Amino acid sequence: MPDNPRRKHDSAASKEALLRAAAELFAERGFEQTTVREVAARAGVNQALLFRYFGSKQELFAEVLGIGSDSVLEESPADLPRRLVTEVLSLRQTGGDHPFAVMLRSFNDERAARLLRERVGERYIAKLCELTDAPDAELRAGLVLACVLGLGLSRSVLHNEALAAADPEAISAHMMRVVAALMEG
Amino acid sequence: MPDNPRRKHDSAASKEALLRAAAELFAERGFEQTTVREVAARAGVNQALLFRYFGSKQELFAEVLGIGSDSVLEESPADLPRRLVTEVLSLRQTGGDHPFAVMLRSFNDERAARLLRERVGERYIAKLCELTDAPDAELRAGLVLACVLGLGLSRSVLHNEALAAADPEAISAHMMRVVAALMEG
DNA sequence: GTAGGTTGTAAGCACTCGCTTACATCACAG
DNA sequence: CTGTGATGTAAGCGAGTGCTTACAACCTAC
Repeated sequence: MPDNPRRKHDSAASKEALLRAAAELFAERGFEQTTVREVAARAGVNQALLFRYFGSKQELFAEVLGIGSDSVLEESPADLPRRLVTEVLSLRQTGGDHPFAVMLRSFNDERAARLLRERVGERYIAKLCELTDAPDAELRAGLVLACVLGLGLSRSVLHNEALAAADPEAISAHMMRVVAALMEG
Repeated sequence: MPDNPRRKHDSAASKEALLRAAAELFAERGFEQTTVREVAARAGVNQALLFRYFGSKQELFAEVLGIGSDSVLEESPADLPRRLVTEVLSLRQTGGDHPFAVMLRSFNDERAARLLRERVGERYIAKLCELTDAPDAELRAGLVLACVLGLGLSRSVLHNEALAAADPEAISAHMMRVVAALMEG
């Protein structure tokens, strides 16, 4: 029996609706500020189902983080810094469910911070390490990621005026020099 | 009558104890994760006094931010970047009440973010602007602050291993090249 | 059809939060 | 000594949190 459009009992559809709603809300407000009631409401689903399918808010967050954070990683390492900056600079207009937005608004919670570090941070750093032969490649890569993180934070969370108003191309040019200084200096 | 050591009714002492406790806790956990009950308990004071003297948790936070954030600003602009980096790198060992730690852990809350942007961010950027004659000085200064912010965040909040383990001198050297790239590029 | 497992729902539990209130205690002016 | 305002305290309010439970509605295998 194929998927009927108006199936009442469809756990897969409910799970996916919850995941989508959670991704959006975690991106908008961060882990802590998002309530399970909001997620369930936006998904159009009873909140008890959230716990049946994901066990806890924490595990739902981990599930959300597992999705989507792979797209950027498939780039070649050489393009990764520019791609990262571009992605971070695109956060303001898109109100969507960008995984970077989830990151930027969620590391206040210690458990969320651990997930972010282990699930996304370490993978980006490993990829960025390929950009240099320096013995302290991991440190340099960590600093690149830190600077990109700071940029996104200042722009999208702290709402720094100068950064929010500036031409993305100009910011990108400045950041490419930062990356060069870190990787080639 | 001079201050007796065991004065029972001393509003000034109570206020100061609350401010000290609040500074420490905001630095350790950030604005949201800190509860007024914790602040009052650490200050050894009834929590109702917190509201009598400061009106709200929000105003207490503003009061804490108003203190201490001036010390670094009195440096000469040329030394400011290095001093900023050094200060951020010192956060790990000191468990204390560093204003930078308050910043790093508190901007998830929108109201706290506004206070941070207006009370401390803008002042640092104004000072950093003096380091370059470029027409986009404010953007460059904002990016410097963003990178330092990202560094502190990756190290102290996200607990990035490579950054936490690295020699502070090495990190500082890398960051000075970042600052140069931003201000002179 | 009907039993039995899956899916959906309403209600509420136990807890924490910022904040308020009603009242006790103290210091000091008269 | 007494009364008055400043200071300190215990108790709790109302709202919100993550999560659980008891039960109804549904689908499917027999």
